[in-house]
Amino acid sequence: MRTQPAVECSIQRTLDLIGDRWTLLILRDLFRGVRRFSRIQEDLGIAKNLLTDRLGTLVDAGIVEKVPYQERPVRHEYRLTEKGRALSPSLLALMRWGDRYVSGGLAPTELVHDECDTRLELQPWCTTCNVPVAPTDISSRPGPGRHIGTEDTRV
Amino acid sequence: MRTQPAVECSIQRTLDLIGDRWTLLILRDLFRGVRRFSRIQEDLGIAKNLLTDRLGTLVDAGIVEKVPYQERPVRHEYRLTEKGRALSPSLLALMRWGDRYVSGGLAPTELVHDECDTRLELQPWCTTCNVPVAPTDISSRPGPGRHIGTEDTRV
DNA sequence: AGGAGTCAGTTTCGATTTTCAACCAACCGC
DNA sequence: GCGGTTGGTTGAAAATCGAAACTGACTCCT
Repeated sequence: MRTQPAVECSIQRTLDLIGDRWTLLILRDLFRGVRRFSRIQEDLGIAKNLLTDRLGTLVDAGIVEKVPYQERPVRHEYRLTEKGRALSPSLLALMRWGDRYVSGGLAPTELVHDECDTRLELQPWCTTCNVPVAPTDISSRPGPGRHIGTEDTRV
Repeated sequence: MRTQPAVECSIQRTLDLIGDRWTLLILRDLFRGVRRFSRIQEDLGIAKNLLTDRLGTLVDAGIVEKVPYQERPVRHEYRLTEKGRALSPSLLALMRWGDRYVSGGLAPTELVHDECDTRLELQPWCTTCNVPVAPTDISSRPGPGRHIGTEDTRV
């Protein structure tokens, strides 16, 4: 995995952890309830050694835990921890984008607002102004940490 | 890139397009206002041939467009299209997760609302009612597409 | 006009990763 | 004992990546 000296950005840190070609798909399967090694392997078509490796990384990172679901023979399944479940907005956001821009508007599964029964979007939301914020009204700036660059950061 | 017969899932389709080790970081740079080939290259430390390749893929996919910012010599920069800008919730979600679970609650870089200069959160948003929706007011249902699996999909 | 510099790449080639297939071990049911 | 399932490991071939050298169009400087 890439190593960068003192990475300043949470996106980069996140992607260093789960941003390879398979990991987010593995997590998607876990969200969908596909939790066993062999089921994930056949569902994704991933090579077994890679699946072993990726699951190990996820377990080490505390995103997934390996829990026995039977004794004799001991068999394990992989379950999302709270940390892993917290990735659901990320996966949802990727799904919604794919629904709209790659799958041609078709949504295999959708989340709906109870009251009006229409589909939900994920929106950046300003808790101060209490309004949704368009990408063009977003800037990035250094947080409590150090500053990175000084150029125009508007989209 | 991986090819699967008739992929049913928008997450997979999305990741097939932008789910490699560099593309989301390139997009992050574009969101941050780093738009020139050489600036992206030095910022990420990506090999130039790979950057050429990834930017080409993004342009082909209509996520990014190559626009000249000067003549003589012709120089281009890469700008997000509307399709590309629509990925902001995904990147924001990944960033917020990283802030909390990888960066130890600290946000090295934060996205702020231009108008009021405060940090943004991601909220499920109902476009019909025009309100943010709490998790308790959300249901899921199969969309217009086909169903994928029938097992327990609870986390 | 000559020389140095910048930007955006392309080419080359060795190193790393991924894939594919075979093998393995523990256990089960028959 | 025999075949089957689960959850892996091992090793070789193929694909991908990374670092550095090179290119070409054009600047600016003198």
